[in-house]
Amino acid sequence: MPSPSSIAATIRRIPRGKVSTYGAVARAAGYPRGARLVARVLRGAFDLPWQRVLGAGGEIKLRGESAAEQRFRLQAEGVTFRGRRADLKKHEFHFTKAKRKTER
DNA sequence: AAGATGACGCCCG
DNA sequence: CCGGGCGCCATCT
Repeated sequence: MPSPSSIAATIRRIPRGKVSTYGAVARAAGYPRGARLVARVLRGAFDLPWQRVLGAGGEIKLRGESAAEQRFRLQAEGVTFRGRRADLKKHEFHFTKAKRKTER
C-alpha cells in the first residue's frame, strides 16, 4: 500500500549521476497520477537526493536560486544539459517497475 | 464545506 | 518553442 515513505524510498534509489522525473517516480512508487505528491515529499523530506528529480522532459521546475543550485549540483555529478533541460537520453534512470507478485 | 494552491503532466493551437 | 487550459491530488485558507 502506497505511502509517502514509499515515494521517498523510490527517490533514494536514483544513483548519483542519474536523474528521473516526478511522473516516473510516482509511477514507480505506485501512484500513477501522483506527480504532485512526489513534489510534496521532496519539499518536506530534506534528506533526499532532491536534485535528481526533474519535471517532464528533464526540465527544472524550481525557481530562482534553488533552480540554479539544482542545476549546479547535477552538473557536479556529471549530468549534462541541453539548453534548459537535463539530457534524459543520457542520464535518465530507469526504475525496475517489477510489478511481480511479491514486489521486489 | 468550498475554493485556492503548488518542486506536475499532457494536449492544443 | 510557447502560452493557455484542464485534469490530478493532498493540504491550506
